[in-house]
Amino acid sequence: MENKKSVAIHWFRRDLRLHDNNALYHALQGDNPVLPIFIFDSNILDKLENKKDARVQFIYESLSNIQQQIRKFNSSVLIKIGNPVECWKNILIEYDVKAVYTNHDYEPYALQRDQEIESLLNSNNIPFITFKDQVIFEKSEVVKDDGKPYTVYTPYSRKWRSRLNAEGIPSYDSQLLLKNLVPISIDFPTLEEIGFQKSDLLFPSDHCADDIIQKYADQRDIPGINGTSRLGIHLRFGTISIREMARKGQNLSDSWLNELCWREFYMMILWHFPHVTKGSFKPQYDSIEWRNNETEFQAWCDGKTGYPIVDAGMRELNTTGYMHNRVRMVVASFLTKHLLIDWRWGEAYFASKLLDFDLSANNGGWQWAAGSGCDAAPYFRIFNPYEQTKKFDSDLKYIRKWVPEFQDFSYPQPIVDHKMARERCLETYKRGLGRDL
DNA sequence: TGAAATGTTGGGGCG
DNA sequence: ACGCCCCAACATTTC
Repeated sequence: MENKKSVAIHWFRRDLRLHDNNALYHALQGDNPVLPIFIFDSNILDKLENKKDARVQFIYESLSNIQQQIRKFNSSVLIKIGNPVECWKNILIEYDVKAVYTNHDYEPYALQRDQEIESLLNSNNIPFITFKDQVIFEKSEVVKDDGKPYTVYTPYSRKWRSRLNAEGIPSYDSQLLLKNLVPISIDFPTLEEIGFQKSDLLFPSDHCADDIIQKYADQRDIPGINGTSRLGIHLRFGTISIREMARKGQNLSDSWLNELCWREFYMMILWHFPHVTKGSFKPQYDSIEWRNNETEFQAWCDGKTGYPIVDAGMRELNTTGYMHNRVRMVVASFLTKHLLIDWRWGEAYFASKLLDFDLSANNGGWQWAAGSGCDAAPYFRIFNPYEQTKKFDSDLKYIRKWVPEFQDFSYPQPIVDHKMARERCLETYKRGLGRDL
């Protein structure tokens, strides 16, 4: 027993960086040398059909990058593969674990997992010490004066901003303390040993030029312009710090800061109203009779609806794992309202394809488009794909890029007539919601 | 973080 | 000069 190394553990999850990392900072300040670990969770990975899933590759490369950096301190990341509880039991056999530090993870599955791990550790008299790191304000920090959660964005954002201005943004200089990592040499697995292979997709940079953020308000809605930060995937996996991003927003662009606020709004909603993962936030929207035509769904997935702006978006998604935000709204409105296909189908398709996929934001966005969400678009707000094109892609730059054949004879006729689909949608929603016709 | 239908206004053509 | 009509252009309402 005495040959076991005594360590504190930092458990990496959605915080795959060494700088400005709250839990890591506190772990490194403790009395024990710190062993960083990561678990490739078979409960999650076994559900991925695509063994070239780029998100697994992204996690792998981020960890690999961390491993390279901490080799300079003669340390290593311990990588485990399997069921988290089983992995932790093994870790407790291999090491004399004095404490476990980790950053809060808020999704329903993560909560349940962390409860199990916490009770396992506590039954071994090991403290499980957790920190806020992936958000500026957590689910219960920005609530109404009566303590209840907001369900409307605007008042939420007002309070979020006022707290931000009042309290400022802390930083945690974990990078400076890396000498307190445990000296240890552990083999780092290959991606293949984890059961995956490299994808063909490219990852966006973890750096966004200030220039883009400064022009964000004017250019963010134009998909033909490179006007968004594309930092979603980095916020998803914590390869950048939300605190550094919020500071950037304060300095450079209010409208960009607003998007960070939306992110936390939907995370807050998912926490307080977890039923949104199963059904509508507003229950009456569960009564809408979706058409759910599988052929039309497939045409939507494949970018073959005959609506150039819709097809361009879906092809961008299928090709790159990314879709411009304005176009996400257009394709979501089209699927739910023009085709009357259950928003959960679209949500699941986005979940399978988006590199920056985040459960709360994706669910919130889809429910917004379907009209079923909190603070949703009214049910009668139906995007006209042609009007959206006129407003946001008037020079057709985006459409030409992704649907080069759209002015040829080979480009298909619209899958549905806009006017008919609009009227059909209004009738179907009214019927489902029990309104007078 | 809409769009379409409907209503209103005012200029210009024309008898 | 005047009334009438047409119809943009804009505003308001409705979905």
